[in-house]
Amino acid sequence: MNKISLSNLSELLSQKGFRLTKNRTRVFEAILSHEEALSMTDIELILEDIDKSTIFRSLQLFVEVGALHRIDDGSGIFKFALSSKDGHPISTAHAHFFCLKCERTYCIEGISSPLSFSLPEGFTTETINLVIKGICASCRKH
Amino acid sequence: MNKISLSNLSELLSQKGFRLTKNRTRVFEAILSHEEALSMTDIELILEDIDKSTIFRSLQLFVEVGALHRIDDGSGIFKFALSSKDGHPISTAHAHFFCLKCERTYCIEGISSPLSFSLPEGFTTETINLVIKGICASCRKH
DNA sequence: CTGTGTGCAAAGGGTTTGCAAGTAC
DNA sequence: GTACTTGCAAACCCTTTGCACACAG
Repeated sequence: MNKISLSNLSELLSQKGFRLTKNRTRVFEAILSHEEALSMTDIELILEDIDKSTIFRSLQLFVEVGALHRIDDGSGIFKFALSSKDGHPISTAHAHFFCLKCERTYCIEGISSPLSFSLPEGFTTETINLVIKGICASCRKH
Repeated sequence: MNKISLSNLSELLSQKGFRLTKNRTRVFEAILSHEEALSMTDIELILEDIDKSTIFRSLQLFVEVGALHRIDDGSGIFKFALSSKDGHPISTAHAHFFCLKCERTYCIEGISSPLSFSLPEGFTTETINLVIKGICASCRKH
């Protein structure tokens, strides 16, 4: 998988006239350094000296320029994770795994069979959100 | 599809010592009479004289006894729809369709191929939440 | 009476915005 | 100077709870 890097981010931002400030770098690095997707609150706890509105606006901006994607895992809390450099084809969902115990959310790469489903007449698909809920490896051990 | 009816609900409630009151009947009928899933706010607007806490507790109760299911469509607002009388096997997701334009959510019945995906070592699946986002037939026309 | 049901008001928790001051170019 | 950034505070929105009163068995 080809994930977005810090220099990719810098490029994406400057293309639209935005700067990669120190705060933004730290927000992005927080996400880079975690295997699981992070919520705004997670990042607030990691970067205690950065205001939540700044974190909020950074994340929003990163999603806008395509560096991150916002995950809705059904916990009621949005989480953020790196985008891949190549878009996902519509027929294969980009899935997420939500651990019911630790409530961490992970991106799942390989959906082995493309989804097929039949929508009612006249309905068209744009994106697919697939969340698998269960217990992660680390929680299973304890 | 075999959907829960009002008399099913009555039975499910009385089995656990709860009553099918007038308020609860009206809440349930609101859901029965709509093709799309309804949010708490939707129901508040339909039943203006019933307090939102009553609606909240009714819905909660209906989910508890298995008459409704709570849908997380990624809009950040939970919606409620009838359960089917027969449970869904874990391998075929119960999918929902979310219209990006009118923001209505519909239950989708037939996922024609069972989902298969490979989780990282040690991860186990309990439930699957599949949301297909796009434009519904009615919005497409306008 | 005893447990269930309801309305009112308010708290909670996460997300978002207004505004004024700060900073880079 | 002009546009982008940031922190603070507060608003927002949906969900949830506490409490006192109403009601049914």
